Amino acid sequence: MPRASAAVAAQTAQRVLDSATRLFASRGYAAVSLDDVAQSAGVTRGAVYHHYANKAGLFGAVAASLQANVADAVAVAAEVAGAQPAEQLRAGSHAFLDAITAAPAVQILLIDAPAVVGWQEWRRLDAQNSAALLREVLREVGVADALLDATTALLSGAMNEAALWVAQSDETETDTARDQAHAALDRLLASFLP
Amino acid sequence: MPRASAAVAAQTAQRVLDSATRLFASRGYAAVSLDDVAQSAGVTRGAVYHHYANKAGLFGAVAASLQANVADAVAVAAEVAGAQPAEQLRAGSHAFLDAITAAPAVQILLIDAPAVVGWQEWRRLDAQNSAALLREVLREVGVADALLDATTALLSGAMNEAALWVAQSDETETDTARDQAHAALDRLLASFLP
DNA sequence: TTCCCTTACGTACACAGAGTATGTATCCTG
DNA sequence: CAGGATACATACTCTGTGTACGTAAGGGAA
Repeated sequence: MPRASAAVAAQTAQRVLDSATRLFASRGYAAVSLDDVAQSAGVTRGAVYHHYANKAGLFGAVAASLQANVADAVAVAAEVAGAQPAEQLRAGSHAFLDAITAAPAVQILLIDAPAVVGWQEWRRLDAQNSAALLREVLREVGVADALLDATTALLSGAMNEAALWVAQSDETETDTARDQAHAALDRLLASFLP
Repeated sequence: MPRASAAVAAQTAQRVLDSATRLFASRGYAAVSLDDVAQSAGVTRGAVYHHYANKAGLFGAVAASLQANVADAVAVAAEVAGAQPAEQLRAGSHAFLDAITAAPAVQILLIDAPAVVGWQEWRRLDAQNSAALLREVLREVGVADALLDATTALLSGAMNEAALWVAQSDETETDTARDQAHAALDRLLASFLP
């Protein structure tokens, strides 16, 4: 008994995506069944399978969505920071840390995603978003071409781990952890700035 | 019909562990069933459940074993490098990169482990092994106490990502990728050395 | 030696969850 | 206003985990 058409269907897909995002973020991928997602979205598993190929596909859509949000935040921060690549690197990196720790993104993007969609695919997603910005600004800031990919990986990994460290730190001290992460990050980035 | 006793049982447990290590490393945690492991080890699932609490428990044992191996390699390299903390940091970091990319460790330790055993537990394991060494040498090299944990996380994450980058790089160019990773790592560590 | 408890498995079963096949009511297009 | 196409719901199958139970050997205690 489908009450829906066209626009309503897209709305349903979005509700499923939102429910999945919440559940995956709070319990982790493995502990969430598609029945949980369907119930939370007020539909049956049939609807979920209609809009997404399978559980991994749904997760992929969730991850891509979050990834795009984070990349947006980074891009905005870098643009606001001005035209100097050094400032863009600093501002973008800090924005990345804040954006990815704020959202329900950490569990999904940094813990489950590599295992669920595979590291290759995960990195491909990342390379199309925030990592691309990082790589470009590192090039402008004078990192040698031969070391560009490796350096991008290093710094990307550093910031990801810092984000996990902040997100999973004792909840009463998240703010001080965040401050320390930013300070340590500055120290690290200083070696790339003039 | 148990043919085994005491010493033979330990041998069985080890065979199961070895089989699990191979299978988890090549296919990833989710794609390996306990029946696969049991068959590969020449026993039934009953034997697996006798020696390990459940699938996650078996995986945890595998991860802990690999983790210890890597930490050993790092400790040895640091000791050989001499008494100067700066040299220990350099040598230990490079040894870490080589050790973790050589073994079947990458898929298990860096991709599946955080998702399977949880990030908190994973970090606890890491903190008892290679991360502890890193933290200590960073302290000796002059990193401020307030930034010690954050900096350890940053550098640990950087090296983990570099390891993934090397391990998953195009198989025909693994060696050049490794060289680039080492070079970029040196560049990064240089800011912590005199 | 015999008894009996424990160890070290093997076997059988229950249950959850993923994926698939099928049914069906609504929408949309000609 | 037919007739597909869409958007779901329902029902079923199958794989894999976990658990309960069975059972043969090892190893002290009597």
